[in-house]
Amino acid sequence: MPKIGEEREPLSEPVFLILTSLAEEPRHGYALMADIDALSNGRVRLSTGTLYGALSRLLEAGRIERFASDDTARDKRWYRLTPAGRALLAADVERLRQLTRAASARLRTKEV
Amino acid sequence: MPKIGEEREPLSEPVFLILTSLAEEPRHGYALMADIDALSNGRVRLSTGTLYGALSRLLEAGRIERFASDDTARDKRWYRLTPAGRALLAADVERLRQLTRAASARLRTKEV
DNA sequence: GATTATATGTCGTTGTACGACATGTCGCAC
DNA sequence: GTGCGACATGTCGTACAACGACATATAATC
Repeated sequence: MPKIGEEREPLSEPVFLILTSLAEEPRHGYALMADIDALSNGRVRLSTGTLYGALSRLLEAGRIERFASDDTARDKRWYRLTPAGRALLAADVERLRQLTRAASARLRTKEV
Repeated sequence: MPKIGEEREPLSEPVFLILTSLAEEPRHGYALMADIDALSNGRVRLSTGTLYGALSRLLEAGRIERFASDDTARDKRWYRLTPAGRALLAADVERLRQLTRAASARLRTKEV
């Protein structure tokens, strides 16, 4: 079973947004949902099924990690990016840049 | 069954690249595989399973269409973008731009 | 004390990607 | 004239991620 990003597979949008959210600062699951909603201008609203599934895969792949926080209220589970997770996001940003560059160029060649 | 792009879902990388390839000029299946290989600097090599599956879904969704060509050699099947397909690609480029912008900004905030 | 927001999780369904398999043609070297 | 690699299109089964529905519990607010 290949871990997330191990085979240079493209990141799914949910995973991309989770990493992007955590790139700013550590968050717990529920805060991630709210941040990603805002971050995407309301376009992406993760269901808990998507969120917690992705989080456990990212944990297993070592792209994020849990840590203890002072804020122990309500059994929150805090996650932060690992260096590997940050690198993965950076690599995927580069992939997307190439994709958009190529597509834009070709859309321009035959503008309707 | 929602057609491709109908629900403003993100495009998969294979579909994105197929549309990008066809945005330049009409192609047939085998030529698409070669072009996408080159276009992605060898990173993406579509299997026929992926290619023809995506093509039939794009046809059904009206994002591409088949047409007769002078080049009738070898039972080639030619595809070209419809306006709806071009619009879909343009919309997804915009989505990716937003994504990369947001992620880049957040990666910069806490540069290692 | 009831309702809403916060918080985390599982389960079943559905759809896509992908490799493996299948089939046939064309051109060329030997 | 035949063997081989490139050209060309397709199907089938498997694996896996996304997602909605369901489940549960606590803190705040009214």
